[in-house]
Amino acid sequence: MKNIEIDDDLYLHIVANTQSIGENASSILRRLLKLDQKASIDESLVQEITAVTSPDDIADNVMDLAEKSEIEALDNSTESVFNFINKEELAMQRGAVGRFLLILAALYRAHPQRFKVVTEICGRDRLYFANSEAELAASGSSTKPKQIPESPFWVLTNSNTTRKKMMLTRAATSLGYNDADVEKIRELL
Amino acid sequence: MKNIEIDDDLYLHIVANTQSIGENASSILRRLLKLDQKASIDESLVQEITAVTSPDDIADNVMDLAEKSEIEALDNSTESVFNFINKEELAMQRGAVGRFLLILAALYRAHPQRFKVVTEICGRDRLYFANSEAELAASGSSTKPKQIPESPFWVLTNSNTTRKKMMLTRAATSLGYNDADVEKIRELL
DNA sequence: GATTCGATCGGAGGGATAGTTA
DNA sequence: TCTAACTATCCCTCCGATCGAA
Repeated sequence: MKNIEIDDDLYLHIVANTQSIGENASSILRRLLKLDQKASIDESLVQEITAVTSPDDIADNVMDLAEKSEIEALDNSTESVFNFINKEELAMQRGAVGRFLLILAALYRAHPQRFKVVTEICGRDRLYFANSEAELAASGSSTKPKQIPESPFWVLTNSNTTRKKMMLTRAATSLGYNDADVEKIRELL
Repeated sequence: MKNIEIDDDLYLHIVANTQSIGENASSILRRLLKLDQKASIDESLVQEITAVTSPDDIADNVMDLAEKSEIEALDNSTESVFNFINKEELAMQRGAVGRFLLILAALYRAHPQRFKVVTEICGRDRLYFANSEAELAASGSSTKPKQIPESPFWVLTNSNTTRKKMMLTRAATSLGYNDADVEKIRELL
């Protein structure tokens, strides 16, 4: 084990990509860096708990668990997008933009609390997701911002279908979907 | 700044990607994770989002859905076209053309055998309804014929909304609806 | 002159692709 | 310089109000 020092925003980015309670930094980083996972999630959890020695550590751990449980209770994290997708409605959309918004709305409804991580997804200079029309409009020209239905988030809409699929892929991945599910989501568009 | 603990092999992976003497972990990670080198998260903004998405909002949404189902159930208890109108689907159409076609489709489904009477409805020289695209196209220029969904009939589409309402009025009247119901149908557009 | 009807054309939306930047 | 990634212009399609024609 090594200790490294990183900026706060990087730290938050890593935390935002946690996929299971108690997942450690190495596991998250391996996934983000697309490296092979060394051990299964369960094992890493066991190791982490086993490693706890001092009373302080125990306290920290309890705090962490309490915090995460709370987050999980607020977030509908047992739900998956697929419960919120209405295929009829999707099929009825005239263009890719309509389907795009519907899929994002479903993702939001399935993960209202964690959805904010998508805010980190962006292009070279344009923002892809934001909390207001103005933010997106300001990040480029003719970005065509649209509100994600029934949510406080906005998305950029001026892109080709390939890029819209990419945005979906990135959003679903950030929200913890595995490759198979991400593929299913991407196919909806 | 935060300290995180990572596995030795991950540490080596990061070190191996150093691109300049003295480059720190954050810089290397940003590059590997394809993040902007200057990226930062506005934490106050994040808190604001979290506050907006309360469980109450979710409850409200559930209520709305329940209400809509009930309304739909009441509508379906009436006889005729109104049995075949899906308000959700109607509301979802982008323009008047979509609603126009949906209403006509409902009329057709309610009266498949008598529907052919609408064929007599026409303008000075353009046909308004016909059994083929060609007939409509031949009766004028840029008539923009569209097939009435799930039916063998076609309708002219190049007209203003006022005229589309008129066509509906005439069609419903021909099919025997009384003034009150005709008015309801016309209001759907 | 008043009214109805037709279809042109301006406007909005969508998204492929040419052009730009890192 | 060369390439890969990203941007946003611009073309296309759809819509329907408006205004000229009958």
